[in-house]
Amino acid sequence: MEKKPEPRWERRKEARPHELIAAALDLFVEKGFTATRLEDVAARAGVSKGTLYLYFDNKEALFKAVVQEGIVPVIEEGEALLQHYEGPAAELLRLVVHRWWETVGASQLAGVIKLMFSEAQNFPEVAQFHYDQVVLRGKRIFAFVVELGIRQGEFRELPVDHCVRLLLAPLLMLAIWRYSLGVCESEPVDAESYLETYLDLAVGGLAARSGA
Amino acid sequence: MEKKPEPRWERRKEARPHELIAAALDLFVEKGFTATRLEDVAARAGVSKGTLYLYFDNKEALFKAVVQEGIVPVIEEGEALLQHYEGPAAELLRLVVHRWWETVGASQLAGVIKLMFSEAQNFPEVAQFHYDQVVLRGKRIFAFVVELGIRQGEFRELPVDHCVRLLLAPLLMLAIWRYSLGVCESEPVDAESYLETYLDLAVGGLAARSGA
Amino acid sequence: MEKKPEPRWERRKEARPHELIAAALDLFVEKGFTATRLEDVAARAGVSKGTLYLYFDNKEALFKAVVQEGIVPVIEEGEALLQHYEGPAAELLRLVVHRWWETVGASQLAGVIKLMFSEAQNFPEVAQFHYDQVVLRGKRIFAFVVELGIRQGEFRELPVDHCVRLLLAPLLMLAIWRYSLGVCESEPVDAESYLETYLDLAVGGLAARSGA
Amino acid sequence: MEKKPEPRWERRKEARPHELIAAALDLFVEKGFTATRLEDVAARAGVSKGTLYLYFDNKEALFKAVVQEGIVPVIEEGEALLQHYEGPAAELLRLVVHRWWETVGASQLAGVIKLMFSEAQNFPEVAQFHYDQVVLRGKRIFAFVVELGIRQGEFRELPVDHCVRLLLAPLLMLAIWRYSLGVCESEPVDAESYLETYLDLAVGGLAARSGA
DNA sequence: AATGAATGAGGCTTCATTCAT
DNA sequence: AATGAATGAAGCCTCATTCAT
Repeated sequence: MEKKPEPRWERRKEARPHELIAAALDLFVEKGFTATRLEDVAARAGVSKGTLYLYFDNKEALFKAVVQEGIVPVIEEGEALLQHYEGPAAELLRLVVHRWWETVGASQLAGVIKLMFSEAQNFPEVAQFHYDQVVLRGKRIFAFVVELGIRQGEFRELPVDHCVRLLLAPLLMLAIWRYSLGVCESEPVDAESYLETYLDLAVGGLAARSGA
Repeated sequence: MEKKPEPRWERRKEARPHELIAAALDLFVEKGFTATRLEDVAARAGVSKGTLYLYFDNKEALFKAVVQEGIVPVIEEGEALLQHYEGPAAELLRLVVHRWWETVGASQLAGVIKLMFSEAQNFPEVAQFHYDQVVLRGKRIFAFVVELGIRQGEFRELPVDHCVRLLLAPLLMLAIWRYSLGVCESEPVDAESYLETYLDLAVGGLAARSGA
Repeated sequence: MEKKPEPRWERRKEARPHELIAAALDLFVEKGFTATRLEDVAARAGVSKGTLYLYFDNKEALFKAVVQEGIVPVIEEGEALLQHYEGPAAELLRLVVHRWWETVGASQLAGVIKLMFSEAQNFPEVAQFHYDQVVLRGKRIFAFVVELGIRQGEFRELPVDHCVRLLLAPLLMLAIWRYSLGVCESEPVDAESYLETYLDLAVGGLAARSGA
Repeated sequence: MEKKPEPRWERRKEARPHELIAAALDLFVEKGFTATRLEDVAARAGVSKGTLYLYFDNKEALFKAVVQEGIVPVIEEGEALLQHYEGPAAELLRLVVHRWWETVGASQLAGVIKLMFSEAQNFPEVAQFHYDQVVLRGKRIFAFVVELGIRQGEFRELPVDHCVRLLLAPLLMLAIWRYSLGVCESEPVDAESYLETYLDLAVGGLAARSGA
């Protein structure tokens, strides 16, 4: 019969930062940066207020860490898809979109995107970082697809930059929606079928008319 | 020895609330609700902090007023377009989109939309109000167009709700973008040509294939 | 029968800063800068915490104000004494010392001096300011007296800077003592007789020996 | 396969407290008690924060230890000087002053004195202890000298307590100065010549006038 | 004996709100 | 109607202290 006095805390030096970042992301996305209390972040990560400061200098540093953490390898995967691809651009688009959904849209990165949309003007440098690392590279991937389609005669010759934005918009919306006005809807959008219709419309819209 | 009556303010009185709302909208959109100081709102409206409380009970009431103000007649105009319309759905879509741009996208309502995206989770009731008054009605307008097109055989039979979301996404993005990650880009998107490409793609995507 | 509802506060825009500075001086002198809580300063000045920030940017600004306030005209009076003086240096010394006691030693400036002795290393720029405005000018006054005495043959030719420091030391000690180790003594030093003995010793020490 | 016993720390153990006290003294003198962080004390002593608590119950205990450590044998030496002394009081004064400089003024005890001047009001009991052990005994030594001089007809009959304070003031100032406003001066006071002038003035001031 | 991760009370500072003028 | 001085709750952050390792 021994007492296990239930230690008040345990050491988690490596795990802590990630746990804190995850907690912070949740709350930043939900409430915004300013409206999020560090005490709540700490509580959600299961630590006390002070512990947070062992790993991050201040609230802004935590914010930056959240944004940086949310990027790491994702985009590279997308870029890898393009290497060596051969086949119709429409098919590549399908591949890219599904990959996007799996790695970004359905992941925590969606939260980071929502967060950046809300806070870009409050943190211009962080926004620029996110823009360069995520938005720009994402745009390049879609530009590659559009240009491939045009080159191969599948797609019409349309202004590429606009097409890219038009292709991205429904995806970004899907990602952001559930953290914002999506809360007003009783059930979430079904991503699966939404993306099917998206691809259908997009390919139809881009396609070179056979009869024309 | 008489004091000049100093007609310094004469007018005002019922202009005040609107000026305060306009100032608040600017700052709420830029910084978010929590990060906006009422003192700054008052200063931007050219009054003192205390004056604000003559017109609004508190910060949240001001927020609600901002959201409500941004709605009033806009949607009705859109709905009016649909009445008595006869002609191709594609043409109606073009009408609606240009009207949307003029009354919403290019107006201060765009800011309200950005604001609601950011703050929806912090103000569920306000979000619901905005959703009902703006989003739902906006969706209905676009649903009307899509259904008209289907009915008239111009458009394919696609899931209407998804089509509506897909049609709205590029418009909402256009509205939101300049208040968020658009700050990272040296020059703003050219709405005119963006919308042209949008209509081109959308109609192309929706269109019933002649050959099919 | 009317109720006078005992107003929660009244406006004191001009008086406030001085009251706050006086309160801060008391506490800074007693406890030191860091150990003094702004809430206590505010309470002693009869206001709330927030009011302090209407007049001072932060704790350090309050500290600087305390030091600056404690200087204003005092030294100038001392310097004025020297103008047009004619007579024995010993007599001038007596004048200066009594003046010093009245304007500095017995006033709140004594507290500022104690404060600077404690905090000089924490606030080098403020210390430098105090040094330039108070210490240096004080030293110059005493140097004037010593040099006058030497010039007139009353005093021996001793190193002036050392004499000045030696003359100042008992005065500064008197000023500081009551805010520091003086608290360990049941009754305060009697400044009057202390200064008499001081002058007696000082003049005796400086005097050119008649017989020598 | 054996682990090398790694004799990294071997000694220490009873050296630790002294190192910690020395580190604490430095920082307490420089920044004051409240503004000194125990983590910095530990770092300066080359140990970790936790180690400090193996030797001292808390911050205040460390403070007390600093004050006590700074006293031990010093005063006794001074008192020993007086035993069996025969000769002129002026000469004894010179002896005492030089001894004081060597054992107190030039040593770390000077820092303790500065510290007590700053913190006396925050730690009345510690101040009382210091007062009893250092100030009072120091005063007694100087009182002995003055009284000896009077008894032997070398010195005038002046109020002894005042004389003692006046004799101590330049010495205490010398000790304190370099930790406070001395930082504003480009070069430190030359103690050697300062004390020569001090003795010169003091003896001259105390001396019974031959001609009188 | 030593470490340093973890804690949480407490201080500085901000700002929504009130109210005397 | 308008002002802005005053308030005080609340959030960020520090640091003395504890304790698992």
